[in-house]
Amino acid sequence: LGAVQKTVNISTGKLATRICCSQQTASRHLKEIEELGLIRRTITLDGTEVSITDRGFEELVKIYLNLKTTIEGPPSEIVIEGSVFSGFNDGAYYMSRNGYQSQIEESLSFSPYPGTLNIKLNRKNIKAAKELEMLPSILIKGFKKGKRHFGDAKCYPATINDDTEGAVIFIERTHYDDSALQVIAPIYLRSRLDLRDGDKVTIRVSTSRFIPT
Amino acid sequence: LGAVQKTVNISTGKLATRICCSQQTASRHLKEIEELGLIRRTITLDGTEVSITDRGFEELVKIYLNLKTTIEGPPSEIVIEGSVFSGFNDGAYYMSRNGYQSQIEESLSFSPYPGTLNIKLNRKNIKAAKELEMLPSILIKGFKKGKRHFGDAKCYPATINDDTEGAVIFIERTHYDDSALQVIAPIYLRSRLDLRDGDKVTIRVSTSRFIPT
DNA sequence: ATTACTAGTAGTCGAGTAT
DNA sequence: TATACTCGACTACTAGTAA
Repeated sequence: LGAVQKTVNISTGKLATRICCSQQTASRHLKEIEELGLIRRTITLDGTEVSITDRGFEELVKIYLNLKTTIEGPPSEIVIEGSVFSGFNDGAYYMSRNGYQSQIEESLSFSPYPGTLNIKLNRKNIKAAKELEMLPSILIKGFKKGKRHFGDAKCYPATINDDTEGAVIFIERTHYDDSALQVIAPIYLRSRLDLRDGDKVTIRVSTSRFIPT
Repeated sequence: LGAVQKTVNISTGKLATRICCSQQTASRHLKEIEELGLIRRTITLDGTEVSITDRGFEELVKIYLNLKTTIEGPPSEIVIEGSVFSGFNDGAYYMSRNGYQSQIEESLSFSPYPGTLNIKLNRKNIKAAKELEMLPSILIKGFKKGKRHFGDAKCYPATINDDTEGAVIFIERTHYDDSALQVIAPIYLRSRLDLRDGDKVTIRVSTSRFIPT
């Protein structure tokens, strides 16, 4: 009803008719998905003001992209654009772990520079990133080092700024923020591509490389 | 799991794990959606052969296109291609009814030629047609003439072969077949565009015309 | 008008098991 | 191994109604 773009007013009774259930059930559903953090809800005198949250929107996008690949077929290339930023430098810590390094060498045929390039994404590119994440990936298994647990990682070979071959990497533990992306490469990307914070970067992933046709 | 393109073998137990339910529930669900005509199912010694039916695929497309317009926003133009064919000529019967004619004149600002051009669609263009049908339309109300009931119709102003202005029309009663589309225009399209059965036709609908932005 | 609680019931699920 | 039936347990629904 447009609650994706703007706040929408609807009574639980009207909603009930639309989704073919009782007023009580419609009311309960709204309450429940609010508790799940998927919508915002304000009760007024003549109905309920409803709008979607970022979490809710992302859930919709997930379902949408899933259907998209099954119906339209997987895209042949995914292009993600974003701007360079400095993270907490935890990427460097992770990439210097031997447990990851050796597996990356084997799967991606390059020895990763000990650090990651952090890319900040806008809404459109978050969607593109999620589309990428949905595709079958090269799995880097997690491992234990003492008490510390290092989670699984997913890799997608990619070309950065149409120049350097590297990979997009989603590390389980650090991948809490959907608006950021991490890129690894055999060399130090910031010097190779002369990148400073805020610079635009284009990441190109050819999906045909790892999708069976 | 690929059951959209090909037949897929999966055991109800494996399926259960994937969708987080018991083997019994997975089995029951498969049975039920088969009974709804959404999938085909053959039980073998080591699992179940599953493939989607056209009806099932169309249901997926419906959900997909709904999500698409809410997430990507409505498309600015929809292009549908198909080939001319001869129907049962019931379009002529419908379009000659005064109850429709007068409303069309008012809403579309032209007096419809008493007949419709039938367009046969392939899978890809069926999807485009459904995408069109999902958008807000110009409503032509149904009416009663004696005992006969004439259903509602939905219109979308369109350009045919980049030449003639007309409209795509979905008449409630006759619109049982998703692979066909009916076009109306102020003139006899077959002679104006020199069309014979089997000829290709391009229908262009500018959605911005009737979507509030 | 609304939303939403309580209570009773209809519907769904899964363990056990037959095939 | 499979699929799928029966039946008790549980979940989710709606009617009535309060706020």
